Formats: sequence, structure tokens, C-alpha cells
Amino acid sequence: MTAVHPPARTAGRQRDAARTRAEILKVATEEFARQGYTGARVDEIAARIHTTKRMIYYYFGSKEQLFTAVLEHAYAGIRQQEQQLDVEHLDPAAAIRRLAELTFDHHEAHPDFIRLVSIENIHEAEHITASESIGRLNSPAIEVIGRILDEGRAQGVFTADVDAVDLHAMISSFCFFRVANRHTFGALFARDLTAADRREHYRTMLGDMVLGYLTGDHSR
Amino acid sequence: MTAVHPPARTAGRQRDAARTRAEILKVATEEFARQGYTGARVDEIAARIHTTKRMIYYYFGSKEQLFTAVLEHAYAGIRQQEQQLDVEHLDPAAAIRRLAELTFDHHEAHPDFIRLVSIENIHEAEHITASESIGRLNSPAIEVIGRILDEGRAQGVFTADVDAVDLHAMISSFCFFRVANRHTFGALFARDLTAADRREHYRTMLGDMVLGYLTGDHSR
DNA sequence: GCTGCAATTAACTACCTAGTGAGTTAACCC
DNA sequence: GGGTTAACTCACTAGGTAGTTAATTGCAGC
Repeated sequence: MTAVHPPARTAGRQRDAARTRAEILKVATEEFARQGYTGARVDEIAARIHTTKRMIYYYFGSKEQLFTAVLEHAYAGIRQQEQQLDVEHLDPAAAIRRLAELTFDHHEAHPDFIRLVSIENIHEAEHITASESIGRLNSPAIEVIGRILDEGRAQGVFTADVDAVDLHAMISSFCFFRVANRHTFGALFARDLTAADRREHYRTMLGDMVLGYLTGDHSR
Repeated sequence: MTAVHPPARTAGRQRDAARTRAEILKVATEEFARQGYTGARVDEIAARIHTTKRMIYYYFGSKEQLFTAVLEHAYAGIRQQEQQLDVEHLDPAAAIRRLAELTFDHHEAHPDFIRLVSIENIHEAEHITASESIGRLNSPAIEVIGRILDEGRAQGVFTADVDAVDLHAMISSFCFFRVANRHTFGALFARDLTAADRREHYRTMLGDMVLGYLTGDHSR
């Protein structure tokens, strides 16, 4: 009884380190985004890709390091997308509106990323702070916003006294809130902020808001 | 050995159901806000107020019901504060600015509430949805915003085509983001959105943004 | 075909965690 | 001052959970 060797060996996983590592990262992203850091289960991540928990520790060392790797990978993705920003051929107002819309689209397209950011903030950004790869790596978007703001002020169309980082915060806040808080907002106010048929309404609202701010009368 | 009766009985907790219940709720709020739903520990909550886990189950039934009670209590608090809104004696523009500033102040003063909302959104608002006391109870703030918008449009000062719920979302998004995401934002852009010496700057920025939107030229 | 090592598997540990069974005690009422 | 019961204590269960030990296997280079 209770043979040491299992009687029938199943095929087992094909050996492919890169693929295994990538699959762990992908499924871990989903699990952490869905369940939170503490709520995510290492065993569950392993089970979902038919490997064992041991492999996660083999490749990532610990649950905490896995979560950090997930964040690093997610941030690398948005950095890459930001590098392809191409709005500076437009006039300043149109450029800012376009940039805001791209942020809007990106947030909508990546709800898991939004969730990870929420979760990381619950943990007071401890993993990002500890990570070398995310760290102080300034976002390309900030540079672009900075140049558009300069041009807009030079042309006299932008009147607001604001810098690139704060304007980025303003744009992000609207896009982030709409995705991150859609559940409680929907439950409390019976309005689905991410309903497909209201998408254009909110996209326009965002642009109007940012341009209203930038071009508004600030003596009020 | 192993006496059934403990040899020396310590004083034990004074019997006070209301106080015990209230203390559990208060500490549970802190623990859930700090650690998230899964991360919070029932034993830890009990230990912090020198009672036992058994009492939590006695008063609240389960961890899930405790969390729901925490949310209900937190939302009841902000409803109460909203009921004291007194801005309608101002002209529409000043009233909206004042209301936005009160939202700003409230979010800043209640970071634990912000965290709970973030956490509840990770869980897709399942507790709020199930709760009878939070449910579809419309916020007083929405009513106030609605009346100010009507008045502003009647006077011709507000040009934006927006309703009260969407304007509330706009105001909340800025206030919420500033508090909820300050950790990741600070780590990534080296800017503390909640620094005391930048508080007035952001408070003004919020009012300028909302009024810029409401009074802006929407033909752009 | 043999060998060295990276990749994989299985079994295990030690502790944690939500939830419970059952009895005990202090306050209140008469 | 005796009975009633809400409030409280203590010990326990059953299953989960991150992390580890150690053996095994497939593949690349020779």
C-alpha cells in the first residue's frame, strides 16, 4: 500500500522556463488584481497553469517578490505605451484633449492594472518603493504634457498656472475614479460609469473639464 | 495539573454591551482599512480591545457581516455630514466651489473611509449591494448639486450640459484620487499630493477645474 | 549514449485562521 | 438573596497557507 512512486505517471509539464515564468506572471497578475495581495493564493496561481507552488518560489522567491514582479511588469507595459504618444503635431488644446483621451482609453482597457494600483496604495506603495525597476523612472507622459503646456502658454491659450505633474494628476483622477470606483458608485447612485453607451459622454466631459480648467478665467 | 478553573482570575472585562460593540466596530474599521478585508484578522481586532474573538461572532455573526457593518457605519457618517450642507445661500458659482471644497476637506479628513471604499471596490461592492441600510439611499449632496446646477443654468452662468450625479463624480474623482493614490503617485512622480503646504493649491485647483468646466466654452 | 544541470514534481512542516461548543459570571429584577 | 439571562471566557476544531526539503526527470552539449 501507499507506494512511494505513483503507479501511473501523467505526462507532466513540458520544460520551458520562459513560458512557465511568463504564465505565472500573467495568472498572478489576474489573481492579485481580483483578490488583493493577501487574498491571492499561491496554490491557486500554480493550479491555474497546471504547475506547482514550488515553481513560483523557484522563479520568484516569495509571494511578496511575485507581487512586486507583477507590479513591475504592469508598469513596464504602460511606460511602453506612453512612449508611443504622438500628439505634439496638434495645436496645444487639441493635443491635451487627445492625450487625456488616450489616458481615458488606457484606463478603460486595463481594469486589472487599476485594481493593482488600488491594492498597492492600500499597502502604501511599499513594493513600488522597494523596487528598483519602477522607482523614480519618470513617465514619458509628463515630458509630453510639459511641452504642450509651455507651447499653450506661449500662444496665450492656456491661462492656468499648473505644472505637468499636477495636470497629469487631474487627468488621471477622472479616468482612474471612473474605473476603480465604478462598483460602489454604481451601487450608491444607480449609475454605471463604464456603460458603453455613456463612454463618449465621459470622454468628452474629461476633455471639456481639462480644457475648461486650462483656458478658464482664474480671477473668479 | 491542568485545572479546569484558572488558578488566578484576572478582573475580566466590565459588562457593557453597547461599549463592546462600539469598540469592535471602531477597531474593525481601522484594521479593515489598514489590511484589507482578507488581510484583517479577527483575532487581532479582538486582542486590540482586550476581548475575545468569540464576542465578535456574538455581536456580528461573521467576518463578512462585520465588514458590512463597518461599511454601513462609515457611510452613515458621511450621510450625516452631507445633511448639514449649507451652501445654497451663495450664488451658484460660489456654492459649487464651496461644495467642492467641503468634499475635498471631508476626503482629506477621512483617509480610512477612502481606503474602505477602495477595498470595497476590489470586492466589486458586494457588501454594499447586499446591505439594506446603504443600498439605494440617495445622497443629500446630489440633491443640493442638482438645485445649484438648475439655478446656475437659469442665471446663464453655467453652460455645461451635465447632471448632478456626473458632476458629483467629477468632484469626487479629484478628491478621492489625491488621497487614495498618494502613495503610488508620490513614489512615481516624487510629489506628495497631500503635503500640507500644497493643500491650498489643490483646493483651489479643484474649484477652478469644476468652474472652468461648468462655465467653459463647450464648442471647442 | 552519457553526463551535468536546469526544470519539475511530490510530500511535508509549522503555523495561522475563521468559526464553535459549552460552560461561567456579573448585573438586574423581584 | 435567589433566579434569570445577557455578556463574557476558554479551549478547541478543521481546514487553509506560505514556504521548504529533497528527489527526479528531461534536455543540451559533448
